[in-house]
Amino acid sequence: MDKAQIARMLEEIGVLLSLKEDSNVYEQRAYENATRALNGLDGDIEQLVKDKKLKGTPGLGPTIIKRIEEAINTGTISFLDELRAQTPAIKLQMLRLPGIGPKKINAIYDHLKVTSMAELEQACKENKVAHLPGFGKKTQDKILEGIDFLSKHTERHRINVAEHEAEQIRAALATLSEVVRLEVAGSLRRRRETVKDIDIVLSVADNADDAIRMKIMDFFTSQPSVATITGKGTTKSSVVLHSGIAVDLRVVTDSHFPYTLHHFTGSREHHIPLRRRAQNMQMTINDYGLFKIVEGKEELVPCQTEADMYAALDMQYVPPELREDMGEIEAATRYALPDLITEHDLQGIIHAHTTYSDGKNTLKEMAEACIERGYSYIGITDHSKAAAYAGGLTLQELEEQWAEIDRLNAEYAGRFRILKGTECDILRDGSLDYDDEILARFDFVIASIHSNFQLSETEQTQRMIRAIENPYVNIIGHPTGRILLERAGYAINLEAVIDAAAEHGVCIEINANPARLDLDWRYVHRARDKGIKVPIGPDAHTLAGLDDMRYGIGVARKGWLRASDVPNTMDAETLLRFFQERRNKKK
DNA sequence: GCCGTTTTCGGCCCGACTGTTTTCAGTCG
Repeated sequence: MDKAQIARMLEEIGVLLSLKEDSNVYEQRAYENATRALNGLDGDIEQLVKDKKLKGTPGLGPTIIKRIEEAINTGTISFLDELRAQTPAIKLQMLRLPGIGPKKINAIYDHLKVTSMAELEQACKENKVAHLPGFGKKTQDKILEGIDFLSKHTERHRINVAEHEAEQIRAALATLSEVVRLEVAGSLRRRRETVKDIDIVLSVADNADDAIRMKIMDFFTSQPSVATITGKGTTKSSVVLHSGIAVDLRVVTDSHFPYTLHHFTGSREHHIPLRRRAQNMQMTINDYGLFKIVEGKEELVPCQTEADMYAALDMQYVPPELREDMGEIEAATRYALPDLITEHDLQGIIHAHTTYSDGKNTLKEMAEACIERGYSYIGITDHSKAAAYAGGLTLQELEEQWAEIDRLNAEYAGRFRILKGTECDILRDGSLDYDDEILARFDFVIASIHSNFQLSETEQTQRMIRAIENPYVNIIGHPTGRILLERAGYAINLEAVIDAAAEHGVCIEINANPARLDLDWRYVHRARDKGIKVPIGPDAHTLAGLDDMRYGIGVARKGWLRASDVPNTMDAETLLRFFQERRNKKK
């Protein structure tokens, strides 16, 4: 029983509580908070429980600690089992319908006793739902639309897909002369790995009238990417794009812009403690302002930017990526937030493929594309021989690649450098796909798992740790193997992997491919705290793949990384020395 | 269910929007 499993149980309790007839939203929220508190804890949960270390953790009170102990001792939480037994599956399914929440779900269930979405759809078509107390025709239609929508669309979208759509719309809106400020907000601005919808906040001059607002809304809802308009007013309009992503546009006067941008950037979890802090300082925050309460009256605290808002709350500016209630508020009040890495800090690329294995572009094309993008080196890492599916390189092919690299490096004469790397398969038993004599000839080695995903967590973790112990390994590639929205990662104890990497001076990469974004940002923070260096690699198989670095930067920032935590902010010489140091230590 | 620079009880972020009502509950972000 590990932390993640218990956290999932607590989360499920929260969801099931919301569906109880006499539910208490604060009890439900307590379980949500506890879920995050638990996920943020460092160390082995069984040990923490044994040592009675949970007491005092914010968000974990006596009741929930008892439930955690029960989960560890018995493998189950009886309270959760009871809730599961009490909750019909259809209620959980209905929770996914937009505009329908626990109260309406219970009303539908109690009166109509539907047991499936098909039965609910039938009941709507027979006009039964519209006649329930508190319901009407519109709600019934909304349920039908929701059932239709869910059958067509997945719930979330990868960041690159959402960002592309958002950028098209943002660029179009930016052409309007009435627009003063314009920004994409929401989880996209926070650089979450997947997003549910796109939020855009736009400001007009403070004296702009409704006609100007409506002109903007008309322009927005008539964009070619818009499939359906789901709401349209002078302050807010909502659409669904052909790609299935929902987009909300909010139009405010420019003096409201920072407050509205902040509000719609979220996260909700960040706002709750932030507003509590405001309250303690006799202030209140809403979508339209930050107010000081003086003799019972609200006085606007004038802010030009979000930074002004945080300053008014006597705290450091919190960059959007950190707004997840993962310790940033407490750190900001101590003015102790890290100076986060930016794309500008990167000097080179580590982890890219060429036509020698499964890449689509040649060595030279990849190098030239890096030069164009302002990088001073690229670490080429084609697959190793076991990766037959990906055209892994034999020793003979390695010799050819190395010769070509030497030739090109001579041509570049120090202006640019290609590093000889490999993405070497970690074999089933944790040994590497090349012998040490070959590994020693690379400038650096990334070790990755590409096979035997089905091993048990213990076996997979041991396999990974054995690879980490190999003195030639510099970096662990995509440590969980997850493919976002498609495939969960293989079972592995990431904490144990992080501890082993810290002990042996091995880096763990942030794979910047938007389908991976692995190491997950929630663990990046933890790895950093253990002193692990975290390179950002695009895992590029094409020239365009090199542009994925931006997503890796987002994950790095979400993981609180500074430039000094990321090896590819070093110049080539320093980086090579850094990689070499590990081998020297081990010999 | 958690929590405490007035509190161990009585709060818990805040407001807009929608649809159903005739003053408000539910949902959402």
